[in-house]
Amino acid sequence: MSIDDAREKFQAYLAGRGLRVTEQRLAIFKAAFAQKEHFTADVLLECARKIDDSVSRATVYRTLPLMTGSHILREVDIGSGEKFYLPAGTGNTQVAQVVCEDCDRIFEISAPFMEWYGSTVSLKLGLKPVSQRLQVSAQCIAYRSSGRCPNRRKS
Amino acid sequence: MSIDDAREKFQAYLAGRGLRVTEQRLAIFKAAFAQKEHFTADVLLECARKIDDSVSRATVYRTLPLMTGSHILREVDIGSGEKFYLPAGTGNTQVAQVVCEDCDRIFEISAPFMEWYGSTVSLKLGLKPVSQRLQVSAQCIAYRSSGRCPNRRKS
DNA sequence: CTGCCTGCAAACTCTTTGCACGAAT
DNA sequence: ATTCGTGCAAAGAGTTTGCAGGCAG
Repeated sequence: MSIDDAREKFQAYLAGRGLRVTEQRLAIFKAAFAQKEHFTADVLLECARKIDDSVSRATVYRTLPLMTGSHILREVDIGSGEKFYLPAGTGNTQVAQVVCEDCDRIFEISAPFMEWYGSTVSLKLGLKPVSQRLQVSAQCIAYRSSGRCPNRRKS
Repeated sequence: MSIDDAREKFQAYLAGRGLRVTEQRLAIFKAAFAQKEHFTADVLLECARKIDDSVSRATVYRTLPLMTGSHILREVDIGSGEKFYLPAGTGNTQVAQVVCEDCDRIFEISAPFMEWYGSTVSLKLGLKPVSQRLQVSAQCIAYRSSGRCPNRRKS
């Protein structure tokens, strides 16, 4: 999905519920699609402000659900306190996240088997699967050899 | 792993770092292993207080890392705000959690087929896999038919 | 007497919400 | 006018931490 497709999808989503395409929402949209990695709400705010410095934290948090709701963004929770977001590629719900234990950096890899895993497992319980996510915790090379990950963000 | 093994493991862990086996820690330990489902810090506190009413919230939060650190408890974050815990079975790092969308109840199923995938995927990135988790969001039968899950905890 | 352990309350982090003003239709 | 959108600041939820006193070795 190109950024233009995403934009169209987003605007259609907003229009469909009588919501407006404001400067702030647009700035947040652009900021989101300018990211090169998974990003947090905080990073998004910072980046959106470079485009339009009137953007507030509240608006970022109010816009994120609109973007995930229109399926142009995917939310990824690796259980580290803050949530991560990522532009949603072409229906790639079949993705595994490999997370470095030390730096919390997220690598995505396609996992075409996941859906089958999910259904198999859910059906055993008589539940209807809705979505599934495979998260692998791992240690990057640098962390394993030096005991410290070069991309470390925390503490 | 039996509860006695767990206790031994826990005490060894504490002893190994000059920490003491106090009444409170023991009460929290017992409370944890008396649970029948995944439990939260809050539930654990409540339950531990029935054993020793001097247990405080702070001590629960300080003891949880000791128990996960000694590998007698596993932490499960389903991205719902609060973390869940579960007595760790025999080294089952290959586990799938099926979470009901409505009531957040967690069902665990061993998923041995996941293992090869995690390794494959991590090696592609040069990372060493440590553990992996498949989380499936699903709807239970009651929720699907009545629109409301009988075990609903939230809102 | 040194150092671990505790409860209490305050602090913290990330996110959500109430409110009043401003803007679009 | 009416409805939507915004920033600000306060509120929330879950978790962590500083502190002073208590207890063990």
